[in-house]
Amino acid sequence: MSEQDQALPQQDENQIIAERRAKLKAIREAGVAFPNDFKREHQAGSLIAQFGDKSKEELEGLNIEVAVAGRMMLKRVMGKASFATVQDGTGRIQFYINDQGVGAETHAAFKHWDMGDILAARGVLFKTNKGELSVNVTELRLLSKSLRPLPEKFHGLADQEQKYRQRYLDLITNEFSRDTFVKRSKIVQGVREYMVAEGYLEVETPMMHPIPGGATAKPFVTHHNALDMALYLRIAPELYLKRLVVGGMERVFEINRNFRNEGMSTRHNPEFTMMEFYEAYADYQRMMELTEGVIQSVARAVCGSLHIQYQGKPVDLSRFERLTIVEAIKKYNPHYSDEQLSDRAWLKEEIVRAGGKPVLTDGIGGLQLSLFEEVAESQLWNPTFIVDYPVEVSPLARESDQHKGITERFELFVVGRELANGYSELNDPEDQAERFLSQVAQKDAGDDEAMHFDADYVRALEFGMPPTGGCGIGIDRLVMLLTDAPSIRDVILFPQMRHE
RNA sequence: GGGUCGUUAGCUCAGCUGGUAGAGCAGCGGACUUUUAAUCCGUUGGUCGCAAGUUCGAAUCUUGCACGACCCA
Repeated sequence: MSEQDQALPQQDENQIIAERRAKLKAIREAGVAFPNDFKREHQAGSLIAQFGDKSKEELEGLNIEVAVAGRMMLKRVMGKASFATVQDGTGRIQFYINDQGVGAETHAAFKHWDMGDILAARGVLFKTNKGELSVNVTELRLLSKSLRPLPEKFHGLADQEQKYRQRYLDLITNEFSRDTFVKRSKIVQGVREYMVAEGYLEVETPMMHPIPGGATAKPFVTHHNALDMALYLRIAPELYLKRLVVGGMERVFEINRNFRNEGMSTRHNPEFTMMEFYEAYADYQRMMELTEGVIQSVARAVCGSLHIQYQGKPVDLSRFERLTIVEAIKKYNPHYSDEQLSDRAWLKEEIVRAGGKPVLTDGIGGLQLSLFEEVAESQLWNPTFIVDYPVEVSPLARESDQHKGITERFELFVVGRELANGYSELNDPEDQAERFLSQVAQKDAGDDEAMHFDADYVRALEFGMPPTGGCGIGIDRLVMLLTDAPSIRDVILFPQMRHE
């Protein structure tokens, strides 16, 4: 830590915080202010699951002693009796506090404790007259004083910016947000289990690359002092994972972060999570089957169904359609003729008419792809594999044996967004070297997203890579789909933000 | 990068065609022994995002900047 960092930053103080600091000072003077000797034995969620249905009389007969702890979210002081609603990692449970249970002194102290304080209680489970499972507290402790007031108890935290910047407040106050991140964890776990069951090995490859590769994107650059060399935060793990296939790891996957130095939006965060997987002796057809299988598997596990809602509209994950780029264009634009869609000049004009940027390339496939992006992509609501991508935009994919200029590649679209991208891998080292050279030419021509020539990767291919299929699935976007989140920032715990 | 909207008490929000700031929650004091966003009475709390301009006077009008949300690229 530098000297500068050690100085306490200016904190916003106000009357409420000052009053709470005074309370904390009094607690310090009375003894240990932040005790850690309380042994919690029960959690709210399981107590409610276990005893929530029991009647008042049944509970009296059972006489269940519990030790619970959590953050005080609601407080109702009624003179000789008080109630506190306490939230732990599993749910909420109510404390009933009176002089007989905890003694007049502790009860009086409790009346000055604040919302947000971390409390612990021992006591006996009972049901109130209104039927709420509660703890009749016999021992009550303040474990952590909260100095800052929580967001308003009813409306919670409404400010989107504060939700993202102070995610802990969002998690404390917003059950929906907590649920989203629990689901995210389950989705990642489900994906991992599915791949392992398919015989895949999970690996970790470098996040810092001497040559950025595996995708067309702008990288973040950093510097290694001891080696005095530039390093790039990876834009994709692809080239390393395929080196592993060369090395004989025939089914590998990695779930990890990629970094792309591009604009931010509701669909883009500078760092995002992808799963990439590679399988020897497989092709893009097999990759589509796996992609469909893993998405359906986690959807069943997390949503309980393949028929889900996204932003108020139904999505049917039970069937994944397959269309070529031209088929997809025609499906949503039946007025286009085959002649028009194979006419370079007409395509160029139509792309601009549809709102796209003018396209410089003369490749028919590239022009069709640009038109597809303008007039079809956003309409692909139910899962759809788009196949037959032109070779000029697929520098790592294997060219089709039947159709020159077309690669054995697919992208998966759901709710109008790209969710996955896969192909039969290019394993011809001489073809790969030529593709890299073509990329370098594009880079020299000013395209700063074009790829570098990765000589070690070509060398690896020269040792011989088996025919291989590969695919990447955007985990953040998958989580968005399955948690009904409108923005990628809603599924990333700490999304990237500007300086406050 | 462009457009639209927003930024007022710790939080959620009012505040009209300019006249110097308001509610609810939270806090503080009081009443209340099964409450449920507890209720009731009293009360503290503000550089109205920042800066400049117009004006006798700006939360309010104008411009710029910062940050955010949404849409478009």
